[in-house]
Order: sequence, then structure tokens, then C-alpha cells
Amino acid sequence: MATAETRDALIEGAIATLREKGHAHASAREIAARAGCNQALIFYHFGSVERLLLAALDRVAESRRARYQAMVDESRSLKELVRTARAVFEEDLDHGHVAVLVEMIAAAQSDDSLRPEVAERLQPWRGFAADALRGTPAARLGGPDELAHGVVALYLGLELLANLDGDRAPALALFDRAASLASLLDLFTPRRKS
Amino acid sequence: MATAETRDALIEGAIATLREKGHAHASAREIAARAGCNQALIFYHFGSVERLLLAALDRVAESRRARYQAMVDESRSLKELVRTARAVFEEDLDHGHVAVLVEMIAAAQSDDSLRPEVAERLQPWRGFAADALRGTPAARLGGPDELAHGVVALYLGLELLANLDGDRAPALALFDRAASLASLLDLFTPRRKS
DNA sequence: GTCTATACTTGGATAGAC
DNA sequence: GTCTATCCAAGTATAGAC
Repeated sequence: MATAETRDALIEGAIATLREKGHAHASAREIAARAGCNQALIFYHFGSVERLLLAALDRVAESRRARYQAMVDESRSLKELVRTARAVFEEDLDHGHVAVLVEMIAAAQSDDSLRPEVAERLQPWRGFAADALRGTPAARLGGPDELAHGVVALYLGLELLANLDGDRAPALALFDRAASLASLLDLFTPRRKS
Repeated sequence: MATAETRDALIEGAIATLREKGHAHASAREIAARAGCNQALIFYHFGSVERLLLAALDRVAESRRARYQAMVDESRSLKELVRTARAVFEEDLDHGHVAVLVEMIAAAQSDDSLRPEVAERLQPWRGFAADALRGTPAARLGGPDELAHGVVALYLGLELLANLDGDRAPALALFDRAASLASLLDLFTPRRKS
């Protein structure tokens, strides 16, 4: 098989494994089985399991970033932004998109070689969240950068709790409260950036 | 040695290991070395490594709950509550108290046997946060239960990001913004619960 | 209650045939 | 480029001596 196809299958296998089994059980043998190929190929193509997992993280992060960008572009008010965020949150939970990210972030917490790699790949998210808030009435509540940091942290925390409890209702209720608050803020500054 | 002392040493060893090496490297051998005793004793006293880790989680969770309760009791306004929360957040980061919790929550994400145990042990935190907010002007922004869920999620998320980046400044800046907002809310409802 | 010794399992990684 | 075979390290858990 061509190199590109095998690499692709391995990356998809790694994503599926991280999502369903977590970083702790994302072994070379498990991933290779899902990719339908041999365990040794991981080391041939990626050098180590860790580097394959980082490639998987790259793919998920980019795919989600694109999705979030589209979400922001479609929203014409802060309230709309919050409501779409709620929909995307459910989408992420249903498909386990963010679960992959959370697994890698969690694993990086106490792994010195993984930490800088994961941190670098999470960087765009903060910039993205800051852009989304800029020009929005929410920016009146604080600097966009600080607010963006909080939004990312909250999103990750809500994902963590929703998976833990197997119950997304509290998170969704919070989104709804935020939407009410947002529509209030929209009254004073109804228009978003030019 | 007496049973109680060995159990205690093992629990402390488990806490230290979770904090410094994470759940992935919290093995029986590593923990026993820190406790200054033999690996086999873990199975004699706790039955399995997992059950020892849960005992460690119990101890940390209870110790933090007591600390947070004291913090809430000392605060006379929402602004004071936020400022003390900021101080405790730094305390948690410095000593790695919440790191232990985060490790267990993260590990529980994709471990069917761990998930319900960890979820049960996190339960009091939401109730605690809800109590802290009740009677506070923050309750005007939404139901205390929903808000409490958000506060816990945000706290965990901020811890995750601060450890990842090795930089707590963005989190602290966020606390400061929240304090400003809180003092504004205090103007309208200066007094807390009777 | 605590130790040593050991059985058993899983996983990362490499060598070498094809 | 992909496979089989294999080495080696690390981990859980138990048996049995002390």
C-alpha cells in the first residue's frame, strides 16, 4: 500500500483509539489492529507511538478549528454565537471529537516530553476564541484575551464533567443561561464586527 | 508496623505519585517505594492499585473540601469570595492539590470501572459551590446549581491549562476581572446570607 | 504484617525475511 | 513497505517463608 494511505489509516486508528479507550490504552498493537495493519508499521512511519498520537491530535485539532471558525462566521450576534456554541458542544460530545483533545491534554499534564507539544497545538484555540469575542459586546466584560482563556478552560471543563457523569444536561442549561445574558448584552451593542 | 500507619504511608505515597508522575505512572512499585515499604503490601491492604488510588482521592477531596468551606465562611461579599478563591487557586497549584483530582478525573474519562467512583467523589463539590453562591448576588445571574456546575468546570479547566502552559497568569487575570465584576454586583446586594 | 520470589501479561521497539 | 519473530522492560497479582 502507498505510504500516504497507511499513514492515514494509522492516524484514523489512533483517533478512534484515543476516543474510545483513552491515552492509557492507546497502544501500538491496539491502534494497528484498528488500522488493519501491523504494529511494526507505526514505528516505521512515525518513529514512536507518541509521535503518531501527536499526528492524530494535529488532525483533530485542525478539523475542529475549521468547524469552530465556520460557526463564528455564521453568527450575527452574541446570542447567536452562544446558541451555535451549544450546538457544537453537543456535536463534539456525540462524536467524541474533543474527547481526543482532552485525553492528550490530560496525558500531557505529567509528561515532560508531551507537555510542550500539546501546549503548542492548543495555542490556536485561544487566539481563535479571542477573535470570536473581539467586536462582540462580551468584550465589554473584560479583555478579549483573558475572556478567551476562560472560555477555552470552561469548554474543556464542561466536556470533562459531561463525560464523567454521562450527563450533559447541566452544561446545556449553562449554555442557555449564557444565551439569555448574551441577548441582554446584544440590546446595547446589537452589531458585530464590520 | 501497625496496619493504620502502613495504610497511611501508602495513601500519602499514592498522593505524591499521582501529583508528580500522574495516573499513568502511579504503579504499585513506584508508590511502595515512596511509602518505604514493599509493593505486595498494597494488595494486602487495599486489594488493588486502583482501590488505593481511590483512597488517595478520598483523602485529597476531603482535605480540599474543608479548605474551601473555610474560605467561603470567611468571605463577607462576592468580591471577597472571588479574591479568596484566587488565593486558594494559587495554593492548589503550588502544592499540586487539585492536580491529584485532575489526574483521577482524566483517567476516569475512559475507564468504565473508575468513572462512577470518581463521579461520586466529585459530587460534593457541586453542592458546595452551589451553597457558596446561594445568597450571593451572583445567584441573580442564574440558578445556583447551573452556576455551580460552571464554576467547578471552569476551575478544573483553568488548572488543566495552567499546568499545561506552566503559566498561571491568564487564570489569575481572569480572577481579577471576576473580582471587579463581583464588586459591581455587591453594590446592589452588599450583604450575604444571614 | 511484611518480605522475597515468581508467574503471568502487556507494551515499546528492533531485526530480518519477503 | 509490510510482515513475523523476538527481545526487553515494566506492571499486576499471588504464594509462601518469616
